[in-house]
Order: sequence, then C-alpha cells, then structure tokens
Amino acid sequence: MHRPRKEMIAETRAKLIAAARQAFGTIGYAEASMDDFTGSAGLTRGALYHHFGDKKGLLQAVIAEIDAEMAARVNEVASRAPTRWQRFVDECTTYIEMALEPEIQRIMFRDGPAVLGDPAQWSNANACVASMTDHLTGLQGDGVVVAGLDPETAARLINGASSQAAQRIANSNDPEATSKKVVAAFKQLLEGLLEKPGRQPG
Amino acid sequence: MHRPRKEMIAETRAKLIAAARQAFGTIGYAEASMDDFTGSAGLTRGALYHHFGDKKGLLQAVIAEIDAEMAARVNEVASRAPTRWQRFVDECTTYIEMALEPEIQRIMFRDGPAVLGDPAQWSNANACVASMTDHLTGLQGDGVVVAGLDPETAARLINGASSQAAQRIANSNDPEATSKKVVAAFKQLLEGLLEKPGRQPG
DNA sequence: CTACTGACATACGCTTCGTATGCCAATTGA
DNA sequence: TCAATTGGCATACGAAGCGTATGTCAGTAG
Repeated sequence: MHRPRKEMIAETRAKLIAAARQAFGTIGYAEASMDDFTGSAGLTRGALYHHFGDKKGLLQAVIAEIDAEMAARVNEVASRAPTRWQRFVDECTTYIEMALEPEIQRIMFRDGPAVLGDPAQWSNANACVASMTDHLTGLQGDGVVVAGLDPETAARLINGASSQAAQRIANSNDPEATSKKVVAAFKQLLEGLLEKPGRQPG
Repeated sequence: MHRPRKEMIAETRAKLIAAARQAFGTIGYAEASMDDFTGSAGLTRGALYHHFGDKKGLLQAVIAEIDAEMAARVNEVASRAPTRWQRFVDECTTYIEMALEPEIQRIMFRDGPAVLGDPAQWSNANACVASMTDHLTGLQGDGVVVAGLDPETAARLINGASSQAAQRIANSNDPEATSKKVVAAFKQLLEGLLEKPGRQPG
C-alpha cells in the first residue's frame, strides 16, 4: 500500500481547496471558519498554513481553480461558433451564464475583489478576459470592430457590464423575463463596438 | 450651557460615521477595528452598538452618506448640460471620475458588496443609478435612444462598465494615457444605445 | 424635587486567526 | 536493511476582535 507521497500531498491540497471552495461559495469568505472547513475535509489548520500560507493564499488557490474552469467552458463554447463575431458574442453570453452561479458570483465578483483587490491585478486568473481580448483583436483585424479601440480595455468594460447583467438576473423575482431584457440591453451595448453599427456581421 | 440632547446625539452619530468612513476607506472594512476607530472619535464601541446595532449597520450608514454625496455631485454636473444626451454622458463621466477616488472604490465597489450583498438591493443608496435611469427614459421619449430598452437595466450595465473603467484607470501605471483609452472605449459602447448609431446627437 | 428614560462606558466570554512546537511517516543513501 | 533526515500535518498557545450584559450618570417629565 505504498501510495506515493506526492499523491497524498496533491490529495490534501485538493481536499482543502474543495472544502474552502464550498465554504467560501456558500457562507462567504469572512464567515468561513478555518477550523470548520478544514475539519470537514478531515484535516486541521496546520495543513492549511503549511500549503497555502494563510487564508488569503487558499482563496487565491480557489480562484485559480475556478478561473481555469471558466476559461475552459468559454473556450469550449467559442470553438463551436462559425464566425469570429459570433464567437465573441457567445463568449460574452457564456460569461453571463457562468456569472449567474452563486458560487462564482460570491467568490469571483464579491469576496475575491474585497480580499485580494482589483481582479485585473490577479496573477493567477483572468484567463477569460485574455480570451476575449484575443478575439477582439482578431475582429479589429477583420474590420468588424472599430479600429483605434484598445482590446483589453474593451474586454474589461464588457466584463463589468456582464457581471452586472448576471447579478440583475440572479436577484430578479422573474429571472426568465429579466434575462430577456438584460441580454437585449447587453447586445445593444455591444453593437457600439461594430464598425458599421446597426448591421450584424456573420 | 443647556445644549439640547438631540444635538449631542446627532453629533455623536456624525462623529462615528466620519471615523468609520475614514477607516473603511483606507484600511478597509475587515481590517478596521471597532475599538480603534471609535476611540479615534473619542468614543467607545458602546456608542456604536447603541446607534447602529453592529458593524454592518454602521457601514450602511456610511454608504448612505456617500451615496447622497455622489448623487448631489452627479446632479450638479448634469444640471449644466445643454442637451439630454449630453446630460447623460456627463453623468457617466462624472460617475467614472468619482469611482476613481480610493474611498469610493473601496467602500462602494469592494467592501460594500462583499458585506452587504448586491448593491442593487441596497435600500438606502442607488440615487445615482436612479438619476441615470430617469435620463435614459427621457432620451427614449425623445427618440435619441433606441426604444424597447429597459432603462434601469441599461443604467446598471453602464454602471458596471463605469466601475471597471475607473478601476482600470486607477490601477494604471500611466493614468493619463489609460484614461484616454478607457473613456474612448466607454463612449464607443454608449453609442450602441443611440437610435441612429454613428451620429452623435446634441 | 423625584422618578424615569436613554445615551454611552465598562467588563466579560466566545470565537477566530497566526505562530511555535512536536510527532510520525516517507524518502534517501550506504 | 537500517540509520538519518526531510517535511507533511496536528496540537498548543497567545493575541485580537466582536457581541452582550451590566453599570452609571445626565437630561427630562410630572
């Protein structure tokens, strides 16, 4: 039964991240007791401090994991779109859909920024924004999106609008109806980026 | 020296709010010790609990105060604009400028949402969004902004983009240059709302 | 003038975090 | 195979911080 050391360690890290993710995503970072959620993983705070330094370090690890998952989902959807513009729009709507999930809202949009500061400065996240930036750059090359626009800046602004969109839907009494209105408004804003406004390319 | 009771009470409340605002706006809500900032106001936690119930209650009071100030500034600027569209654009840019201030960023955009939840649900704030919503409604009546767009939804999305815009500028190495790029991208997005895209009204 | 309300301070216990320390299993080298 | 050593993780301890229960005194009412 000599199961290698490295595997045990990786398992411990994974268990801590999973337990923390569960706690942070439901009751929130501030309310999550380290004793409680390490205990629920069959460990103690000793393991946590050993692997992640402190509570913030564990939050960073959780965020890195979620960010990777989000990027994978976005790329998956975008890879199936026929045109570049459609790829970009699909990315945005997927982003909004993900932002509807309470865990992502709480960790990535609320507690994360409050504890770690501006998400744009996070070193181990932002894969989604990077992808959107790439696509915007390509669209500029195709002449679909107006030139003279900084792609990453535009991607960040759209991100901000997306997260607001998701929150508005999530907190609505009638998510179905609200979703229609929100997505319509969102697409209206996106049209401002088009080189020949009013005409939907692709 | 019979200075009325009510005045003393109001003064105590004001001192607590001011001290908390200072602390929350600099070191942040979580790091702000109630003993410390009540002490800096010449009071103790006893006064805090008596007037505001708990730490969250005091944060709500601080937010209400800041929100009122922001709304006043926005209205001041907007009242001087010649056209409705210009009024709306001025509101947006003023909002971005305010969001550049560290105190507002920290309290209204970071710690506030983390502690109190979705800002759209705050009962004692959101005066700025209300104003923007009104102006958008008026612009629809004038035929400047596309019909079939929910004004409050649009206002919220723009708010999200604005706060991202401000953070991008604030955290930039070269705020001057970044500001130009960000505002350009922001105005580009706004054009998506126009009924006849590409033509700037007013 | 007396009784009472309420603004605020003080005192206490509980929870939580971070560090210092200790133990034991797994690896390494001969 | 058997020391020696590394390091993963638990336990123990001290320091804050928060919330509540209680006390005190000024202001107000009848």
